[in-house]
Amino acid sequence: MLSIGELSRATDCKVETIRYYEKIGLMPEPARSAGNQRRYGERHRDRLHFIRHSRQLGFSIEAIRELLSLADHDHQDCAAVDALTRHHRQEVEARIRSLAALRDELDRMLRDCAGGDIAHCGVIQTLADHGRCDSEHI
Amino acid sequence: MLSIGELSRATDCKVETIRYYEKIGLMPEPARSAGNQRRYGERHRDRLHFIRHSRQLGFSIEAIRELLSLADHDHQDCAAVDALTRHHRQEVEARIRSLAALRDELDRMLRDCAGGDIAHCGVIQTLADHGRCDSEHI
DNA sequence: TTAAATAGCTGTAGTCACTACAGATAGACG
DNA sequence: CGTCTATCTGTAGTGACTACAGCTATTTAA
Repeated sequence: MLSIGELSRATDCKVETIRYYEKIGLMPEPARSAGNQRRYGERHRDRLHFIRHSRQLGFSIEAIRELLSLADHDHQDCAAVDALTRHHRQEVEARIRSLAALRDELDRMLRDCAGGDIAHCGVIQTLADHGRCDSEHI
Repeated sequence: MLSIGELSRATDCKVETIRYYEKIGLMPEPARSAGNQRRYGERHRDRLHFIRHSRQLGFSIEAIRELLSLADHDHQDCAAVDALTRHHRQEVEARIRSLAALRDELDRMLRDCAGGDIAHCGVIQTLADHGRCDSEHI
């Protein structure tokens, strides 16, 4: 059996985060030692690995809750899992496109900045006047 | 003079957000009507435009606070503004790269999912076992 | 002129996914 | 046995808003 600190090291997940996952019902309540400390088994470790990996991939807590519940029912078709993943992928893709537009806009601003006084600084002027920039990032 | 609702429409910024910016000291306290309602002038509108545009470009409130203070001192060299913008641009670029790695990982998971039982679902298995995937997204 | 509808006021609490702390108890090691 | 580290619970803080409750101002139509 693992203490919460051992589980923390095994999964690279902070102790506080583990307790947080338990509080919101993402991790089940573990057994306790005689002195009321949490004791975890392999199933807890596997589940926490699953959660942390999903978080690293950007899934929201609610999405993970659903993935976990789907994963618990082996006999079901995995179409639902697939759909959830595909949806998440589309959101990531959209976020990338939006950030790329931002980066390009920042580059334009920096190109326009010839140095010298703030009064003529391209960055400040672009920030002050939205009309001057391509508005693709909205 | 503009009411808070008019300013809101003029800058596409919610009324609550305007009051929030005032509370955190990003927007100055405006004049008030006889009945204690906020009344804004052009300078307020320009400043709010600046703030909103900067937020759309992903600058944090603290970064904007600094940009505003730099912009207020016309005589200073704009190197500081440039540096702030460049730094932000690097962060955006890093975020893009990290998200692209996530997207690729999600694509790999989806390719591995041949349909059928959850028990053999590539998505669930990858989520359950971090070792199976390229770890570039960490 | 007055009633109704809309807009605005303050202050507090909620969001997400944690993170940090305070003050207490448990367990490990010499 | 003492000391040190780990763990316990509960609460509050983060960023950048957003939502709501219960009140007052202002505008518009009758």
